[in-house]
Amino acid sequence: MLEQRQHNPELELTARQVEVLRYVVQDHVHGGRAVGSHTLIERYPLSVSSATVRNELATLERLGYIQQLHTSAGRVPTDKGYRFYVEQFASDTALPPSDQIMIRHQFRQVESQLETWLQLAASVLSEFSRNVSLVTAPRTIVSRLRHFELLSLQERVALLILVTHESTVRQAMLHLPEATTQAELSAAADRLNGLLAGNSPAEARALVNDLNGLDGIVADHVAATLEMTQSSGGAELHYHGLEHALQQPEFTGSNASQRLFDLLRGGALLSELLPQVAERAGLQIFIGEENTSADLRPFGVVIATYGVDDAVTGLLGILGPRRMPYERSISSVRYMARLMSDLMRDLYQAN
Amino acid sequence: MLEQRQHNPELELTARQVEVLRYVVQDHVHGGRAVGSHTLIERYPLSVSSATVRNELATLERLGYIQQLHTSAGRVPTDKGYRFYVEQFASDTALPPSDQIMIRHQFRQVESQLETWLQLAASVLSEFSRNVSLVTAPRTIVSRLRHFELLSLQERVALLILVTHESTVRQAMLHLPEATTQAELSAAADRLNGLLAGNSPAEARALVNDLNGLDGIVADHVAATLEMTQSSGGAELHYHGLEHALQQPEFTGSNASQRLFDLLRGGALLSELLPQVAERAGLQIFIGEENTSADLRPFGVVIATYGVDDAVTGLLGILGPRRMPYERSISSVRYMARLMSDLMRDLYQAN
DNA sequence: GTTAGCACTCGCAGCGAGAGAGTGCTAAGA
DNA sequence: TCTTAGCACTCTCTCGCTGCGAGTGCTAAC
Repeated sequence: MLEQRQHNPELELTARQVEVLRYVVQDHVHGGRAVGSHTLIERYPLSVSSATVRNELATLERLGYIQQLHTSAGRVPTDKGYRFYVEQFASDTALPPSDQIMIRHQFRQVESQLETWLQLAASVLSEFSRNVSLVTAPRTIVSRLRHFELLSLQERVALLILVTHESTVRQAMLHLPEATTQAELSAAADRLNGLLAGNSPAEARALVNDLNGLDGIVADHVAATLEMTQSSGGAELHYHGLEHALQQPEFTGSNASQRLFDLLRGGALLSELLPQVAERAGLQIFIGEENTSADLRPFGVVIATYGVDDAVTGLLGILGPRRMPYERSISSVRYMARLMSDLMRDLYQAN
Repeated sequence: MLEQRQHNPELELTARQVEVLRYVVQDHVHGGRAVGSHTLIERYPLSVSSATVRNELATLERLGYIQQLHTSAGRVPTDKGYRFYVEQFASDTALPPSDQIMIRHQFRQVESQLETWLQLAASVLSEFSRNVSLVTAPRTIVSRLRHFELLSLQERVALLILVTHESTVRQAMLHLPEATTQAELSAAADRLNGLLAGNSPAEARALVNDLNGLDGIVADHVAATLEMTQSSGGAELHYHGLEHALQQPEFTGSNASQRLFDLLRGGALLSELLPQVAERAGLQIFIGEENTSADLRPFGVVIATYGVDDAVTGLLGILGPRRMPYERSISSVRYMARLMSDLMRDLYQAN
């Protein structure tokens, strides 16, 4: 992307060409249709004639920023055109303070719980961008046991509640070979909490594999539940706002919407894009052909990492057609990533 | 529905008419197109000519079981036709044993956790019916506290973990006005567990409103969290398999798919259908105009309650176009409701 | 009661014409 | 040299038309 450009494109464009390109992108993003010289001088403060604009359009097309889909149709931005727009006009804008306040207010209204936050973040992002939002739960390097608790449900069934150092709470049902009282369960929990606290699943397994009886069974389940917490933590992709995307004219063909579905349900996103994005921090933008995965080529993606240092990282972003309100998308993704990082810091600080 | 019928429709139909109607429904559900006399004698074991079938079709249309959308197009079942089909051929069929085994196996593979079960149930139902599945979490009459636990996260932040009698686990963050040690937290938890265990949110509030200091803060949060558990328990509607529904020709027009979205996101379903269904136990079927809510008229719904007696009830079902594989839908909904009831019984038995 | 034959109806795909939007080019004006 | 008006040209999109095919109801014969 950035690296591949040979020279600063501003140098090859006059101020007026930049202006025209800007309007072409804005109008096309807004209206969804190819935009012509006449439309441009009508809707935007260009103090030249349509013929002059036509000349500029021809130049911009020669330079690869815009494109005619058919002879005698208007122009549409190319990936290069979008990229230029993003870097010139969209990369530094911040979300309006009023929106920031509204979002913070919404987060204050809900319970302080990871799952709720993730859902709210997804909802806000899709609402702001009018596209599909993507959010993954923060992945921690390794889950360590903080504390667990056993509650007797029936004579031979107990509930295991387990809390990790990252304050993730997890529950599991425990079937016991013989009748066991709450007192016995509590005693076992007391013994094992001292032994296991602070350990990873692997370490826990190593510590307890010579235990037997009740302690053995409990320890086994604790380790298993801890493992489960770790494996499912960051692998899941939440998405939200599919209805917005399907309203876009790009997705009216049932074929395109099917491909979007496949993408969201464990296609190229999870296996290719997300690992690639997670590698380096900060906000990243992939427009059309810039995507390494072929399945993602028809789309535009604005995505960012969030979390605390390197220990806890998740992803959140927006997926839509190439024709996407990048300005708004970028500012909302950036703001939300900062907000979620703050929340994670509070949540995980007690490590 | 059932009550509105004046006399047994079997009496007004000959055996051959019933047979023809059956094939019309099956063919239309399978292929999605209007079905004519020629198609019927070609594809199904009818040992009469197309002219005879035409006569029967005309009779069936006169009686209101089928309908021609345009002159000289084939016939399509009416709501009455579907209703007849459902009651004659679809209401008693059981899911094939192989499918039952497969489903049970899937449930054995996952963790014993309410949320996981709900998700799996939704996934299975949508897979079997190739339509949207609907699942609500079981609603309990009232949440009672079983036990809670306090863990110190930071000097002035604690994690509250709360378990209800129904084994629902809930967590909340607790901000404290002054630095508090784990020992102090544990002591408070010990004191209050004895006092509050077995109580509903309202009772808990009554018991603790004269407490102050640490105990007051903790008790307050316990009651609030308990309330939250109760209110959000059954209100949420999970759905799954939207992609299947959108593949149906009925939903290719973007308008129809938009209405489906609106329905699923807090439209008529939650406010009208679900309360109505929840009133009486067992499996219920609503076909097209049988739906009391106008927004639901274009759809067919197969839905059942599950749970333990009256104390714990949830809903699960299938939503799709009127043209729906009722046989398969009904058998899978019925089976899944039984399975989920069994699971709930295990989970809540310890009341 | 069943069936073959037939005239009739109507949706739908395919086709061509016309409108409209937009272009590039040319030549004149600033 | 840059800008602009004019103009011929291109190509898509939307109609309306038409012929085909699927399907029907009716009638008369079996």
